[in-house]
Amino acid sequence: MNRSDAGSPSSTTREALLDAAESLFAERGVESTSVRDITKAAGANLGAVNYHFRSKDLLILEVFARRLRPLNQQRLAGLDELEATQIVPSLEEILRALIRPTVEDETSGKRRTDEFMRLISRSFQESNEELKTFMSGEFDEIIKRFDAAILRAVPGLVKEELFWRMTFLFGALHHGLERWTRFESMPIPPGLDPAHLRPDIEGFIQRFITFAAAGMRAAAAL
Amino acid sequence: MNRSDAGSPSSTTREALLDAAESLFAERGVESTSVRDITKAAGANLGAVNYHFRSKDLLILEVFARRLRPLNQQRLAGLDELEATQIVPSLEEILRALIRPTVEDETSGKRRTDEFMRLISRSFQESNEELKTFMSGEFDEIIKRFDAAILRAVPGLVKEELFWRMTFLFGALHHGLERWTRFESMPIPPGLDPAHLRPDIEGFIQRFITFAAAGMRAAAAL
DNA sequence: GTCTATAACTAGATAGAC
DNA sequence: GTCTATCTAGTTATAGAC
Repeated sequence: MNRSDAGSPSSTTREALLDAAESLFAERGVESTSVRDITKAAGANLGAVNYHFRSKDLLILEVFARRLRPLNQQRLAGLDELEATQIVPSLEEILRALIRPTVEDETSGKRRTDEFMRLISRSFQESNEELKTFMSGEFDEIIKRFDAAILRAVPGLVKEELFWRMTFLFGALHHGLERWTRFESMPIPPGLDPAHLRPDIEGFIQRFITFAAAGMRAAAAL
Repeated sequence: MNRSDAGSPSSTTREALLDAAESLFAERGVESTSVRDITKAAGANLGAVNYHFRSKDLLILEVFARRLRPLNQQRLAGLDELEATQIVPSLEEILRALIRPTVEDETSGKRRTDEFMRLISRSFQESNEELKTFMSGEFDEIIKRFDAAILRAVPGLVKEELFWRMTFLFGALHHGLERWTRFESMPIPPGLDPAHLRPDIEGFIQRFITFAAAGMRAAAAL
């Protein structure tokens, strides 16, 4: 930590670009965000993105990787801890380990920003092919570990059924977070009191886990 | 049906543009699709979109409106029929009325294309603001009617809880359909047999209803 | 109603001065 | 490492011939 100027660990411009891009991607998506928008928001010059990341596509990958990797590490750490203290953790505890890091940074104890949550939700929806491939890779370990834990926690649930239920679960989570984080700007059905309708984030997680756990435990139809 | 050429009801070029745009939007989204892509796919000239729809934005609205309006009409018709024959339809029947039109055109009895289903899923994810506003408007009646029916079918469920569960439900449905329609091109977790993993569309609906109905019936946490 | 040419603008990427 | 000027190619939209 001595060298204060020369070759400082990752230039501040680089970080500024990532931050600006992240914010814009979360709000409008990667397609609707131009390199010009990013450099302007970061207070950098137009050439900066290509200098630091070689192309817009590589910047996109880096923006998502920077957030998704630690997030998934925290998910796995949470499951490790759970399995270290209990033989068979409950389904609700497992789901909480999966979801909580989306909402709170467990290394710092700090609440995630709405922007962060929107970025994560969006990472599932972006049509960028390279991004999808990267995401799937990052997700493999998560799915493997959590699937195994859930199968132990829910007797009678079979792998094929779980595959589709996990798909439903992530769709529900990300659409729910999208709605929760944008609550103010979205219309709500008539007859509901807006002030009373939106729980705090803990309430949201609780509601989600209740819904998802019940879905996971449902008796298979056929 | 006599006039065969002059001023025939909605020119074929117009329809060709809508069809081409729909197909491209379903595959890559509206942002990644240019007017050039659309006119080329439709076998029309570059000016055609602006002549028939005034702008790309209005074409986008028309593409989604053309499919969403009849879809929602079929949903309401299905619920009408259900409520005409039973005092309190079961939750599963209500959910089926909500979901089936996404998958089968009940006026013709024909299976929807994967493309159609992808377009519907995408309509929830597109960041286009005008499109979102239009969608919310189209959805109001659906939500009002189906919420009321579900509240009757699930004793003890309160409106605020239902609001979030409906959000989860649509997220799960659209993400599930996205995955189901793109099954071949997406990676699956190791240890699963691809051939055995993907149900036919009836199996998919059944799985979805099982999951969603259990979530709807879950006892509220607080 | 169809088509082409083109206007007016924006995109990502790069070369080269500092 | 930063900045600007510029290139090439793409974008939507429109004017006017047919």
